[in-house]
Amino acid sequence: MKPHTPHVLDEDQLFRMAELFKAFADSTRIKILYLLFEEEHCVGDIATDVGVSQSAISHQLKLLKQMKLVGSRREGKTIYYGLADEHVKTIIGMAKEHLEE
Amino acid sequence: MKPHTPHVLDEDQLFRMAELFKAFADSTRIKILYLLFEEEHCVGDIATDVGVSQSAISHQLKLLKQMKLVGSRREGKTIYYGLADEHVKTIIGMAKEHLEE
DNA sequence: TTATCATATGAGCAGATAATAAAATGAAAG
DNA sequence: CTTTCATTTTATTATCTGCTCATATGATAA
Repeated sequence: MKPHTPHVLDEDQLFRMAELFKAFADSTRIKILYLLFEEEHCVGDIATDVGVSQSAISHQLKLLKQMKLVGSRREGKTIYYGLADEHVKTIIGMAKEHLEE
Repeated sequence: MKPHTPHVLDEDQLFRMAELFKAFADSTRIKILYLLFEEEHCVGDIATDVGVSQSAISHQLKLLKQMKLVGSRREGKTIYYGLADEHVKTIIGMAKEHLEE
């Protein structure tokens, strides 16, 4: 018989989970992630496509990088960002399904 | 050839997606959802298990209900809340996987 | 009815968060 | 080295969020 986990909350894990979701819980960041679905983009282009200042994008990219959701690669002066994890796609996919009901 | 969706962001959909993720982006709410994984709980018990005031829980439940993530059922004086959707489990499951890497 | 229990609501406050502007890196070209 | 371009960082500001407290509602019991 599989032991049934009782009503004990793993505070730490749930906290980190909430932190992870915070990364997705903002229009600007979701737009960034969505853009990176297809391919790498440099900061300037992301700013243009998303429609907010380049500085703001840089702030958000830093956050997304800390969360290990995006990664970067330098090529001369420009820095390209891309998704760091396949889970990003799955998580967003689930949300999409929920909304489409 | 499948037409390739270009860099056009569906502002509205992405906004609603961010809104949905906001529901998961808080320790208290994640704890509530996690509790409801197993079975229905009444407000008072949730407050005790999560460890915050009944009022705070009630506020958060209202939000979760608006997002259609939980549902409620009255039985006498007490009101039982439960998950409204299987997607909740899937979404949280994905987050768990991401964190466990 | 009144009293009591369970939950919900509204106002206000403290802390968190995102955008902005301005200054600071860091890499490459001249 | 100096200039330029792309990005990052710091500081500031305005907005948003979650909690508390007080009060209200709703259902049952006495």
